[in-house]
Amino acid sequence: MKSAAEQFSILTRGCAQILSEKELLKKLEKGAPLRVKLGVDPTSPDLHFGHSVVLEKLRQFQELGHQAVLIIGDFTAQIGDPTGRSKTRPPLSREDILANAETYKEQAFSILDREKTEVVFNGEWFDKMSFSQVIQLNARVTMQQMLQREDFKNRIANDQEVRLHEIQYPIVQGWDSVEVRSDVELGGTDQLFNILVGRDLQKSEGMESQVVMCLPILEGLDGVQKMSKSLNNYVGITEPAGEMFGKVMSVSDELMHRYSILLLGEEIAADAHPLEAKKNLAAALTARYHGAEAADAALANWNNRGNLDEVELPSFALPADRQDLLGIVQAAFASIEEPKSGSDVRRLIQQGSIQIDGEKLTDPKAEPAPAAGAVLKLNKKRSVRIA
RNA sequence: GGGUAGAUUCCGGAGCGGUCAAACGGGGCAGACUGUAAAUCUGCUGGCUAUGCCUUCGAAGGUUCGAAUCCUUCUCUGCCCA
Repeated sequence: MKSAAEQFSILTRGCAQILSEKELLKKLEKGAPLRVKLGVDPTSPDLHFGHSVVLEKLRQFQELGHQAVLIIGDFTAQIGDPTGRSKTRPPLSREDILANAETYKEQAFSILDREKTEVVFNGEWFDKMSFSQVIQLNARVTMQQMLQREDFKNRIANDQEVRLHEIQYPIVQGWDSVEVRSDVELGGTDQLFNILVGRDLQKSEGMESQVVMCLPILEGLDGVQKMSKSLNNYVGITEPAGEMFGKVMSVSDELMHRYSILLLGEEIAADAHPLEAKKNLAAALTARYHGAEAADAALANWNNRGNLDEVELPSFALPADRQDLLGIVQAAFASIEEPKSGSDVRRLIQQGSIQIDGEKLTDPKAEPAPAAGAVLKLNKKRSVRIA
């Protein structure tokens, strides 16, 4: 095992906030493996780059010999983390949560070492809690503490509802820390409040308080809001290599620097050509989840974009029942699993998005009859090859 | 419990009996320009077997030739008072 000082320098790298560094160093100096908690709520089935920032940090702990404790918040997902929300979350069904939990776990292991990860569901303890225990737990926290939170304050100021169960969320998450006896809890900076509650609860249970390590929040593809599935500005870690590469290429130059630091831990050289730097970034990230070979192929594909004959495209068989452009394009969208309404497709056609072998087609009623091998461009990102 | 305001298309938010698939802003999409980036400009943004038709303005009824707009009941939410 590396020395405490060495570990400290590796582990603190990239963190936005640590409470406190002194405590962390002290815990490391004990020499025993630390229990490092990361809680995730399975509210949507896919992990994305935003999650990966904190998962990578957890993996660093693993590599240094510490115990990763991944808490799947099957119980907390039913409450819904109010963090950053301006609205109450819609409740999820039990089945959805469990299904999401499974895929979450599998996806997390594309980053974490499966053998060295302790996975627990927080329903294990919360499902059994009696109401009187719940009341007692609530007695440890004051209303004023909970109302400190910016998101609650804002909602109250804007005359929007805040429901009581939402106020429970930080308490519930904090109790997880008591249950798993965590030494360190990881999370995004937006989790600071919730994680601090864990510290308080541990203290009141006579335990040593966990150290809080907050990682920066990754911006989504828009470069403004945090990456999230509901904002549809995310790159999923299971996305095909080509998609992943393309999405990274579409980010702004400014954001590319953030991504490089947060996801790769590397600065982009100031004198690097932005386009080349972005390609390198996209390739590195693609390689992380798909391997170097797939990343090279994605890069080659990208570079070949002007030369459509060289590019691998999904194959698309012309529909038997429609000869008109509208019908063909609609079927093509369906074939790549992005079904669109007829009106949507009509709009795309009329606005000049659709091309066959580079020729723009704007009449929905045209009957183009493209030859096999012809390229049908659907929009900026998607094209298919006629079978 | 009392009083009061409100629920509109993805979001915010106009509309207050016909000219409303519903102003405006945001978001999204497309085109131009580019480095398939950002910024900027332009257009589009309920659905359909599409110069017309169908469904939508919290829910269900009702008035009317005609309702997002009026009436009744219901559901939900904010605010004030207790």
